[in-house]
Amino acid sequence: MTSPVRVRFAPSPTGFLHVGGARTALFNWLYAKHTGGKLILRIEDTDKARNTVEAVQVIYDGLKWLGLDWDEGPGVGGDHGPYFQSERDAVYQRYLEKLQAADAVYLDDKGSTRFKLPRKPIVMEDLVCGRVEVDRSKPINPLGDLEPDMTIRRPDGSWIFHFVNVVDDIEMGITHVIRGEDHLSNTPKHIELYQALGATPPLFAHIPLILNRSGGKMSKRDQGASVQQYIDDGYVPEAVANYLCLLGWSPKDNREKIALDEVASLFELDKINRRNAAFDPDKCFWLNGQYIQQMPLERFRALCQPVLEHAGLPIGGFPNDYLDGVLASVKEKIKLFKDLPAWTSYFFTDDFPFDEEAVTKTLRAPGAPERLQQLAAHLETLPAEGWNHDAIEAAFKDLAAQAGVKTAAFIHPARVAASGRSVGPSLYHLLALLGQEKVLARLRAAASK
RNA sequence: GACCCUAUCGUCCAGCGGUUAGGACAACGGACUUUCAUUCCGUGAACCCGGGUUCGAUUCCCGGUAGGGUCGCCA
Repeated sequence: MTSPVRVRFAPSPTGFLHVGGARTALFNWLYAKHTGGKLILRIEDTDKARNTVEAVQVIYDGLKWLGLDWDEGPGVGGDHGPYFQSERDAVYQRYLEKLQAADAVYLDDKGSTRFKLPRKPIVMEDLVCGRVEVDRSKPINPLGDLEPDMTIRRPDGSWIFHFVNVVDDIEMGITHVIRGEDHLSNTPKHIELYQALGATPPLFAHIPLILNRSGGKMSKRDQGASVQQYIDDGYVPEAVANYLCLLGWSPKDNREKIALDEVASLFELDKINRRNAAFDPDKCFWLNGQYIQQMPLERFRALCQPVLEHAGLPIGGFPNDYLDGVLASVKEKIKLFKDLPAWTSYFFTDDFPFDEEAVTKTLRAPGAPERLQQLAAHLETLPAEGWNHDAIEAAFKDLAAQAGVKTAAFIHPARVAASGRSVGPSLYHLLALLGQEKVLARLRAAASK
């Protein structure tokens, strides 16, 4: 009697997509993929004060960037809409009437609507946490007071999360609720609401929280907390998604890098860890580097192009071969795409910055200008059609041998002269790519800088 | 405070009623290298404590402790 799996991600538009939320979305997505079920995106915008179109866009952007698509919800529609809680008032009204008919709610002295919490033990079979029993008939303080009844509607008519969340999960036919463990303690109350509404509760899977490096709950301020930060820093989306999978889940064969498709095929809710995991920015960064190194050049180019264009570099004015040559030369070096313009601008413009320290330490070193002149004169003798890596390397070595110095004595000033930096791709590759004419001009310009 | 969840290197993830407790990140040392990065090799680093069960517990049970969560007219 298994009905098709329907899971949902139900964020509140706060203008911020938290990695914890992103991982919740990811786990829901993985489970939908694993079971061939559907993922529903529902926007929980009952708090009018902070509900803006920009705030909702942040959610779409973050999910899409991570490669997480949804089967029903904003932008794609579906049979269970609308998918914004702010547009579902009539639905909530109808369900409220059900509770009223059952005499399960009352108005308090402030005009709030409250749900009469049944004071009885509740047993939950959580797919991650196992059997959890909560006895709500026990007092919560030394005075012997029971927990107050749950407010479900404010005097101004707006709805409270617990109620609309349950109603929507019923209406949308949600079969599995996969959410953060911070909701585990709320779940008994939700179950009582389901029962009062005559609905069968879905299955629950409460996934562990993501902690910061100090062991506390990740907050907005913690490093790595915002998905937007990864986008801005130029992380590889599949690397971040991969890293998030590793927090609380494992392929159990010691692999770290694993494609999302394969995770989906292996993903089982009862294999999710129960313990909270601290977020490790270093490991996420390392994994990102692994992805860059191992990805095909086509993917690298696709990720690089918008960054270079955004930086105002005229990459469109260069042949594809040239662009690919440049990108290939830095592919093993770049760790974050935000660093890309600094690593490659000199390939696309003559108006590139010079690193001050490199200038003073290398370009202005005793003898450096003379060597640059010598080098220019020597490289000038290479025939234009012989301008390639091996010929350039041979030229450097010949010159160094003649001068009786180490090749490095020419290499370092040449690098700074040609690129403005002391770090970069293999120098001979760099010069070969740049072309003889530009190289000679830059060596000579730098000699008199 | 009450209730709930959790407990293996600093961190993440394995593991097991008998193991030299494994891998990864980070750290440290070395090799390679024209820079940077990569790569390679190596080193240090863990079963929270106390009871029980058992021939034997890191592993199972109970208690403690610690951490996290919930107890909102936030979601």
